[in-house]
Amino acid sequence: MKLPAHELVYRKIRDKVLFGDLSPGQAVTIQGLAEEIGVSMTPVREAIRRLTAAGALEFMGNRRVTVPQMDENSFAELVFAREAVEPQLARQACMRVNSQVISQLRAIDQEVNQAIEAGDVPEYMYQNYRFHFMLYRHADSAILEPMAQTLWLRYGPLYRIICGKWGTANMVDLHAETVSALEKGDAEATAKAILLDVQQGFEIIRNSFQWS
Amino acid sequence: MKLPAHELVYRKIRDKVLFGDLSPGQAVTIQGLAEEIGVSMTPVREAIRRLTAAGALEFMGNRRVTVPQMDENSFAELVFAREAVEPQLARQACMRVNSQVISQLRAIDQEVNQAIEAGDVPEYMYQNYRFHFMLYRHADSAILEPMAQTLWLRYGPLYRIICGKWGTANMVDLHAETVSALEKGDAEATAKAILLDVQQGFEIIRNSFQWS
DNA sequence: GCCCTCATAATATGATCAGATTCTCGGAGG
DNA sequence: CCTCCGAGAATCTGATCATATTATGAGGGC
Repeated sequence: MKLPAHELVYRKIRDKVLFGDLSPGQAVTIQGLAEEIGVSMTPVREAIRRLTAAGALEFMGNRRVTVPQMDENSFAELVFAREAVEPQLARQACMRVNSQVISQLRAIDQEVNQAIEAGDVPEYMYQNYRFHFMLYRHADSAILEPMAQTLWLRYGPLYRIICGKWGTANMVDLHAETVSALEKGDAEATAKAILLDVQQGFEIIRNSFQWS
Repeated sequence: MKLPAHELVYRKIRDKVLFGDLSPGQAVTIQGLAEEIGVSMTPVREAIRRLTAAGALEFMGNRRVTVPQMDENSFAELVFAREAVEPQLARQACMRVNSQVISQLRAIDQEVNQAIEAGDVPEYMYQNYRFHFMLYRHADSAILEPMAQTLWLRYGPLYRIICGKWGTANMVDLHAETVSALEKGDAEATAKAILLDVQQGFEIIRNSFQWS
């Protein structure tokens, strides 16, 4: 079970983006990352290529690689895409999950709530991610699930800024709705619950972010 | 205007996938491609990483890289995603195109028609691609347009099989509808025209493909 | 005399390669 | 049917070359 170095590097950098360790506009260098992680440049280069292909990173000019800045247009597109993709994933997942998965989801939801109460932003973001993709994984989807992944990669850095500014105080947890829809096996209700979750997350950002 | 080798390699392989030079299930090796193109393995490795991240290629086990096979589920998701993304791109593009772009599109549409009449499948696929992405480029989209790219990468090999089997005989050209909607500046009509185009393409595949 | 500008040098970073090493697959032999 | 090689492919490194960015300093204008 030994994963290749480029895969480990990829996951490490991806998580940095996903959970907001890197903020929009921040530049990274291949050599810098190579030194930091303790590998040669080649595996880092490959990880960077994958991440730029996924939109998690962006080439600026011909030398610098940065976390993409998001403007109002891109933000609107991100909303549009997540609202299209994620409810559909939830719909498909609902038809496939068993009761064991549902209890796992409920357990993760507990973690989310605890993180909110504790005001632990990184933990909240991590557990929230876990909840969504634990669900989406069971959609058994080769197309939509990777799309959702790339959308979250764009969403992460932005969301991190908001959470850092406001804390977890005004985070409302809409996962209970989702879990109860799953228990009933109601695919449409599940899709609707996820749609609301997505919309609510974006409301928070929209209201508390001034687009320079 | 000298592009790096890994970029050239990426484009070369991407076009192979996009226009069906590689068929689903076909395996490629890094060394093989490196030798074929005449570069070292490193740039090829980077190109492969990008393409796998985009879903154009797929790791089978830990050794072989192949063009993904598509089953009925994935196909349905591909339909769903294209129907969501591409009309929206068309909608946004409609609000930004000028008359010069419209004439370019009309010119490309001529090429498409000629390719259909000539029964030239590769040319048809190439010009059809050009038409769509010439339009989408003007949507000025950082999120949706790359998504459409990856969807076409999955669509290409499949479409190529169909075209190879039936020729261009039953290809209906719905681009004229799109162009005329653009001329009127009617964003909704443009979106609808593209939606029909997408649906019609999928009808052909759905009807003429038995899912083993 | 001071500050700005532009050319040039120094440094950092990226791109590519060839080779050493590790790993996987497939077949031969038990 | 399982285990153990061997061929070939992939991975990773360090070196080398190319190029972008930054630092430096001379010259000219205010």
